[in-house]
Amino acid sequence: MSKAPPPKPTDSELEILHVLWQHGPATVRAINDHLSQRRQVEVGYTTTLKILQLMLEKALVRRDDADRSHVYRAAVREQETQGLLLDKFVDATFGGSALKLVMQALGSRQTSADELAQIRRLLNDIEIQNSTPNSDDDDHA
Amino acid sequence: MSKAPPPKPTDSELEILHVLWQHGPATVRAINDHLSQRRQVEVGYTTTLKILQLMLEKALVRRDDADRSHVYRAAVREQETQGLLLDKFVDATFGGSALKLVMQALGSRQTSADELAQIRRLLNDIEIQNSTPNSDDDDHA
DNA sequence: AGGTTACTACGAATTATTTCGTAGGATGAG
DNA sequence: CTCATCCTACGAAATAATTCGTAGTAACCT
Repeated sequence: MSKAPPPKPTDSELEILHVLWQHGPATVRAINDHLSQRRQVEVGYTTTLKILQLMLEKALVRRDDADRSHVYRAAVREQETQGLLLDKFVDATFGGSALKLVMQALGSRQTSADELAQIRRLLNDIEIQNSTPNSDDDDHA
Repeated sequence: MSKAPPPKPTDSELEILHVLWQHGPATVRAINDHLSQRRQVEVGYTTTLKILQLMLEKALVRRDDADRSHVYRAAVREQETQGLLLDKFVDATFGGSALKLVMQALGSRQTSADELAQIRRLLNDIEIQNSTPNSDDDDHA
């Protein structure tokens, strides 16, 4: 009972995670600079600091406070976090139907031939896995 | 400047919209019953009422108050609303890349052969449209 | 040393969302 | 008519997220 899975990040927290995922460990100053660039309005330094402190409590980030300027790094993986958020979103918005989500995403949006090709490749992979359900999660013959 | 587009619904509001989209216009009582069924914990009647009143102000629903029990109906379309939410979600979570979203949705999830087939059909349609870029924005005479 | 700058911690205001209690009025049964 | 029931409106508490100001302290520069 000691392991609590890291909770769903909020929008601001997710924005910070994106910075950390892209650029690796960084100080508050560096993170704040990145955020301010991406936005119309500058973010207050202490705002970023505060959110990072809350993220630390939630175990969304870790920090190295050996130096005076603490260095933060993501404690959750990008794909896992996105998967978690996606699950919630699919439930809330599409009643749990990932198919509807995909149809909507592809249907109401400009998708390039290259992207379509990537998706086709993925579909092929999935169908191969579906038709040969062996040797991947169970060991026996 | 009189038309404000309807704002992004919150989670609770979305839940109510789902009920209205599925069952059509309904009284507060009926909506509340549906919500209470779908949940572990019952929803207070006045909670549902309050949210509907806020949704009315936001123009997410309309109501017919001819009878004593007012009848509410969705004022936003399901697909449009889902598209709006999807856009925000893709931006916030996948940095704007719908491709990443689709890959994640299909990759980390059990998808049936039937669903895969539907997606393939959609891909075909999209490619046809991409290769014949005529007669789609100019239609009737 | 003295003064400026940089950084962390923390309290607090603000806003949004969700929840429910209570009041007041209409409806309907006896 | 009278009482119980159902409805709407509204106020307000509880929680969460975001924002920033201020205080204290360490580092740095003449």
